[in-house]
Amino acid sequence: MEPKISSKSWNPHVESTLRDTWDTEKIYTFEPFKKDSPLFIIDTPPPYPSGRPWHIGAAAHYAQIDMIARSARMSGFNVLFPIGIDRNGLPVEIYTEKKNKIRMRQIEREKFLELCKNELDSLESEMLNIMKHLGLSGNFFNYYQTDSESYRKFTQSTFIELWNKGLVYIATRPNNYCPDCGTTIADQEVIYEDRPTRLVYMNFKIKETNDTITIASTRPELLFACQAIIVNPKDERYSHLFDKHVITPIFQREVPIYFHHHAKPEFGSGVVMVCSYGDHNDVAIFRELGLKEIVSLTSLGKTTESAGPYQGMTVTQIREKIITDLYESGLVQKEEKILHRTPLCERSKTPIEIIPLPDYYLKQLDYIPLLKQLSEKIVFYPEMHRHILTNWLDAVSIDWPISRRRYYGTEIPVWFCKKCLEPHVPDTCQYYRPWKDPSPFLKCKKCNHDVFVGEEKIFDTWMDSSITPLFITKYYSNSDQQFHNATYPTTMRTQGKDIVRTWLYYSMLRCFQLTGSIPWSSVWIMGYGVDEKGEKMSKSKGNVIDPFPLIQRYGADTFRFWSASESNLGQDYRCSEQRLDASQKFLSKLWNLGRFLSSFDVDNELILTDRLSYDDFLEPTDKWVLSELSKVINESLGGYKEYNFFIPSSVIRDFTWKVFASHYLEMVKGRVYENNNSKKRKSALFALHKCFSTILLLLAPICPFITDELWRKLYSKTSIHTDKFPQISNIYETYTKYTKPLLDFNSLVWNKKKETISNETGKSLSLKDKISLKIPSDLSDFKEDLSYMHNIVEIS
RNA sequence: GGAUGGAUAGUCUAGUUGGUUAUGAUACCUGUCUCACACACAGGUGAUCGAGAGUUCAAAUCUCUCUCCAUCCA
Repeated sequence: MEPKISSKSWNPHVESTLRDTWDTEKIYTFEPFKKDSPLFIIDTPPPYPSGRPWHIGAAAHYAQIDMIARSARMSGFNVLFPIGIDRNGLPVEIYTEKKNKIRMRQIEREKFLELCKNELDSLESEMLNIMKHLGLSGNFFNYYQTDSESYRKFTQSTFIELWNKGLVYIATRPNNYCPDCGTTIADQEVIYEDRPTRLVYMNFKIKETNDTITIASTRPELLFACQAIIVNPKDERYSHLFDKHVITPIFQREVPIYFHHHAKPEFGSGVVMVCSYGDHNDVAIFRELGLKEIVSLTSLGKTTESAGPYQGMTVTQIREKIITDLYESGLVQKEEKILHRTPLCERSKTPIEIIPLPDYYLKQLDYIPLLKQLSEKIVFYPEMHRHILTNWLDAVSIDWPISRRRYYGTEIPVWFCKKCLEPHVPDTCQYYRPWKDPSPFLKCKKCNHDVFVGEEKIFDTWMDSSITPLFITKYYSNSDQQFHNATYPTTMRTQGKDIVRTWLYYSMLRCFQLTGSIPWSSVWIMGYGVDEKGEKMSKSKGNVIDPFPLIQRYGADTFRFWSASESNLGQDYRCSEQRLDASQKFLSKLWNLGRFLSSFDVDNELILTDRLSYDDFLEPTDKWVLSELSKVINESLGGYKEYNFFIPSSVIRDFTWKVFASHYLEMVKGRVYENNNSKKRKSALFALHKCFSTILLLLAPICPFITDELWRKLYSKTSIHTDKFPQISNIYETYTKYTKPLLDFNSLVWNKKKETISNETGKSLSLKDKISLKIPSDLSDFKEDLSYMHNIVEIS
């Protein structure tokens, strides 16, 4: 009885051969209109190739999304698993600028776009390579890119549709502006960090009394944009200032003093200078008091003519200069170093400014109550993460600024009449590049003028990625309306918890505005991979783990099993190589079980036959292991139902290793090594193969490679991935009561042999040595198997 | 300052409605080539379950207070 499988360990190099086989067999093809096969549409996240290395957490994330796809297939669904790559927006521009040591605005637009595209192409191919190596069963043959002509046309069409519905407007209002990126950004793109800064105490003259007051500010450079001074009405030190004015130092402008609760008496001197705009509070106070704004910076991040002699400087330059000048004029009383919570651009980490610039806004405030209501119908896996969305819905405070003063993105399809500035929006039939294309309009609809200027701005990249549910379901395809109707709304959105406020929220908003419905019935949210110390991985910290070398060394299945068994659904998990070793050992165990079983002919008919015909034929030990197998089936399927792969992976590992291999297998070796065709032998072989084939099926979504390899070697000519999960079962349920006594008894015997020193060798008894003891009466059904297993000579 | 999650052996982790001898992995120690596997097998050391108080016959689990960590938000 030689094993048919000769290799003693699972060789991950087999994985690439299997990938090719799957490709040629086309086993993951999506068939939208197959009979008796309900659809399962996954709105997968198109990853962003923003630099090297790709995040290990991202690889684990996609591995788990693949488990969703595979378990849905094995549950009888017809699964659409799209593969897309997100390629628009700031990150690649910054990556390109750094890598090529250039500045976007200092080279030709066309040239810059080309450089970005080249970087994206190379980063993308690395990423796709990793995704393929992971064994993702998605549609790689026809993957999409958000910067392709077809996708950008798609984004522009949705914009045009919304514009025509009156949901987009152009407005000049104070907004977050990153001087480094040279563009407006949304609140979502702003991060906060405590940074050391100088708090400068400046002396101002009071116009009416000629007295001096001291004002502390972290932004002395905005002195020229100061339009009010505020003090707290309860602050008795300053009650005499009511209705007075100050004269600003250097600029000698008269500015009124107001009482306002926002001034905190305990901060600085208790007197606050209000400028356009130091922060969001300034914006609120300007609005409240009806102050006239002084535009401090241009769209290129330089001071405007309002700065007088300080015009044309960057924020850092004017800051230095003004502080120096104040000192020289003896106007500084003192200076403190404080930690200030500074708003930064999340991409460039530059402190943001708040300046008014003309931008496009998409209405969102009106939709919040409705979205809140509709979001209650979405099923969240896990439910725990629903609150991230709800909290955000409560926090949205302004409409969404959707335009960016950058180059690499979808162009905003708008032309302005050169004479009267009337905006013109074209039809939805093609991809437009207004910054270089000739105007599709001949005459201005308002003033009849015939010269147009194309819009130079592009969209926020979330404008593109927020419509993936519509893109994958072919929303605009007139020829395939049937496809869209069948696939939209989709079944499930899968994503990380860090982009709930952005991707999840924006997708809900955009798809609802276009279709009137929420784009998915369920949302699956995974936690993120943190490093060994439990800290979030980021490029700036330098603790990002590259998944590719690990996948190459351990193989995709080890990586996938690690990912599945590392943490419960939705929780963050730590990434350590030691844990990958543990997964590898399990796969090795599984492989060797397969090797053992390959020594015995499989009677496929026997395994597939209804168990009832073998009922009286099965030995008690075999009924017992089948009872335990039933538990494994039920618990695993329960885990898959919640898309929580931690459950099946741990349940299967524990059963396979601790029950099936260590105990059951040893108990039936006596029978299976018998050289005959007895009923007892057949019974054991039946149960062995039943257990093992079931283990393979249950594990197939998590470890698609090793299970398919073993499946084809032992059970079938066709892939395991075309099979279905086993049914829920509860056969021989009463036998589970024997599990503990059996395991305990075996341990007892092993211990006894270890304690007994042999007279001949002077060492502990070997496991195959004879031992005399009594088998407990409650295990009498298993007497024969136990006696053989331990070589027991029973004493009465 | 607010929200959420977490704190269980050296390290990581399970624990459903309060009752288990508190999972399992890894590391460590001791044996063993036992006909699938030394990437194995068997045995073992190791946790007053973050701190304190309360409810209860009974708390890792429920309540309160506090400490620390992580993420998000202001």
